[in-house]
Amino acid sequence: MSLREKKKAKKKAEILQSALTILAEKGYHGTTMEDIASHLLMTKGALYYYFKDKQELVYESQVKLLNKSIENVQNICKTDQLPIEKLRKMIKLHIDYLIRNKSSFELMAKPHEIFSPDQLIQIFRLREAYARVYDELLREGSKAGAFSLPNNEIKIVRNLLLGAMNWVTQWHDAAGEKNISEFVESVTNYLLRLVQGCGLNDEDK
Amino acid sequence: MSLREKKKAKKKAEILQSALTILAEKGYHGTTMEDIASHLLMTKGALYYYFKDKQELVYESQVKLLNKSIENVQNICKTDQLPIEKLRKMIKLHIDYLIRNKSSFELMAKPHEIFSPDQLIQIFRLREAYARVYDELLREGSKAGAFSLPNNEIKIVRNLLLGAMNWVTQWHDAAGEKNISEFVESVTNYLLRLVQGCGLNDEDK
Amino acid sequence: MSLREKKKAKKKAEILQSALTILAEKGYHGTTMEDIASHLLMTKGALYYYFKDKQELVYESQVKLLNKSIENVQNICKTDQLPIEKLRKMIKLHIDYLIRNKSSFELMAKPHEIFSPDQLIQIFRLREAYARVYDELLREGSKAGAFSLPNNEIKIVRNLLLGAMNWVTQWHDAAGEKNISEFVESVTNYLLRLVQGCGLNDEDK
Amino acid sequence: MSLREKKKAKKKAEILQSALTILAEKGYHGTTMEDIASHLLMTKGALYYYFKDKQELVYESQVKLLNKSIENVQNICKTDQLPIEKLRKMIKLHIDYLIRNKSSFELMAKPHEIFSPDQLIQIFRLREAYARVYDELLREGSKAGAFSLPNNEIKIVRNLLLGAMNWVTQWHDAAGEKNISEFVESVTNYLLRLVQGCGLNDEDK
DNA sequence: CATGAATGAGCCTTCATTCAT
DNA sequence: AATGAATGAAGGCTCATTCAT
Repeated sequence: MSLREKKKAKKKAEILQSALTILAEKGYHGTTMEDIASHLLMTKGALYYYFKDKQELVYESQVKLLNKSIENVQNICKTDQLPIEKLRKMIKLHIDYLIRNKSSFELMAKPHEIFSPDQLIQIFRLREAYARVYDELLREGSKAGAFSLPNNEIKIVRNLLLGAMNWVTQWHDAAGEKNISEFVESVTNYLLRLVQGCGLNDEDK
Repeated sequence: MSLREKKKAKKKAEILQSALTILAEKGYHGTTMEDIASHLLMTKGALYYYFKDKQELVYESQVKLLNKSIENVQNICKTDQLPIEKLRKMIKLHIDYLIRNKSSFELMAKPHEIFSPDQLIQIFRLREAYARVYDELLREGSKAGAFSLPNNEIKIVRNLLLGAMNWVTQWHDAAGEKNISEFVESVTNYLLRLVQGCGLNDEDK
Repeated sequence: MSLREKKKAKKKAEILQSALTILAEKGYHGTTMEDIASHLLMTKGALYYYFKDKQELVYESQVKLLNKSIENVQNICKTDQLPIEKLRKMIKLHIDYLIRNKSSFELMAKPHEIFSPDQLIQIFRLREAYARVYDELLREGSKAGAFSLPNNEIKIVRNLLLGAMNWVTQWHDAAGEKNISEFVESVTNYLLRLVQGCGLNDEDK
Repeated sequence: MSLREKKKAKKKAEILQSALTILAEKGYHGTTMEDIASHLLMTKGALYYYFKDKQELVYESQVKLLNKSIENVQNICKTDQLPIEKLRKMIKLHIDYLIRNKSSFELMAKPHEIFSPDQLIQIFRLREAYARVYDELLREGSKAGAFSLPNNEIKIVRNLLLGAMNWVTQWHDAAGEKNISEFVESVTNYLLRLVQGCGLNDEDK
């Protein structure tokens, strides 16, 4: 890649990062191109040099976030640790990443009105890929006896986990935590309870 | 209340209900007055007979949702049951209510840009009230040994619970569940794990 | 049609008429919604109450012009006169109509960039219908010996006629003619020469 | 002229040629600098090395077209032929030139909004010059008995001729003619009728 | 009470133009 | 001489809001 192209790619990345933050705060319709531009000390028009339109900019910002997230969890999964430790790390990283980047994972309510069919397919593919990493870990962990989850309920637990994690960005700053890592640590510990059976659930049904 | 006023109140309630559904789907900025009106077979202008402006309409719809939710959980708390049973019922009701009404609890990303300061205060007051019911139950339950939560972490658990519950509306329909109550039952069981210690967490740190 | 609807239809017609004039002067891209609106002492936004978008407004204005023109020529053709007299009247009317309405018949260079495929089909259908009236008259007249045109060249003559007539709006006002009817009369007489053989063409080729 | 200047002039000519084609197709407002540049595999910015602004580029392209056209007709007029033959050749050349270069003679609807006053004067002067060649030929030919046109109607006939000729580019390709020269030949023959009296017009008025 | 009609602010997007390199 | 990058002024369009009827 030439120097020019590298520079351009870097600028695009900057824009996407900034967009991610603002989108997390205001949502798709609440975010204007002006918002994104002025945050970067550019003019609205300049954005159109890098992205075809708002839709594409937002789409790429989501793809970036998802890709980074997938990479994050896959890296952890590849390591040699107990399932419970892997999960702990994955949860920590997920929350930590969202908080530090002030981003918001799949916060766009019903993306059908925003993205084109092609984009939608791609987005869902990535969301799926991300979720699958969790699912596999949960399945393996269950088989190994580390977690106590019947196979047919793994998706439920995974979704509860994701929901709770994604929501964290909504209330974290309000809590005015002194220390992010302590906070994340504590949150993680509780979330791990979701996968750990305690003999208590067995009597249900 | 005169007949006329009753009629008006009833119509307002209808509008708010409809608005809740649409807002849950499209968010504040994505929802137009036209959307709300046409859904009720009215014209845009007519809405302004019942509500001063969009802000007020949305505000009242949120207040309604919150009030109803508070009422719901308080009714449960007043009953004479084990803490764990109360919590189970509260969770079930929360999820069930959101799914059945296709509503969305505090889904508006960062309400600061939407509501007026006064409204904001009121909304937060109500959210607080709702949360407090959970907090108190968790505190009592902990004291009674039903839950295993240190006092300073009750808010964290409560927020995780709310996050996971609020998120359910985002993935429920995709799952294509046959049976709502079964689904909710299953979800609830897992969420209860959040408050139940298993001896496992003690060794952390 | 209710009074309301009649009023609305009338307003639409007014807008279309105005649009026709401005479009004839500035072309599609040179005409702004603001231009059209201010000419009618409205605001831009109001136009969108009557027409979905600029494309539709312009499309409908063209359809109106074409329909009116077709009606005009068909009425003349139905009468009982010599072909040459019919043609004379058709030419006169065409020019007169364009001049008086300051409209412009198919002035949009290459409409493919402007209209949607469906609209394009419709526009072409109407242009065709208009041209066919001329073609039929020319054919009949030729058969009857009034004109001297081989069948395979009727379309050429028709197109030359239309071209010369459509162009009239471009130079008429510059001439500062005192009297429109005299002017049209004179123009018509010359155009009729196009269909009249003089024995001179026979020796060609 | 230095080598450098020659090179520049050549490039300018290329640009103007390309611009003429695109302008003929899309009109002034419909043509972007980008359109012109990309057609020549340049970047937008480069055009500004050769032309001050879009206005100037378009102005010069028109001047070029007009000058070339004037030259064309003057060359023909200088020859020693019968007026009717001269006219035939002029018409042929006009049409042929427009078709082959995909250019469009004064197709810009009302140039007043496009050019500066100075440019406008110049453009009109050239149009005038072009028209005058026709006018003089028609006048001479009438005097010589070759055409049958009263002096005060020469301009009308000339304008009708120009209109019909300029319009040809609009319908030529649609006809899908096999052979341009045959087509032009045929068109020319009919146009010549415009100047040829047949005894028929005399009785008018 | 409700509607049709209109307004005006704001947003997305395009494009002529500029300028440092 | 040419390019990449940026600017800013429109222009198309939406939508909350108003108001006469």
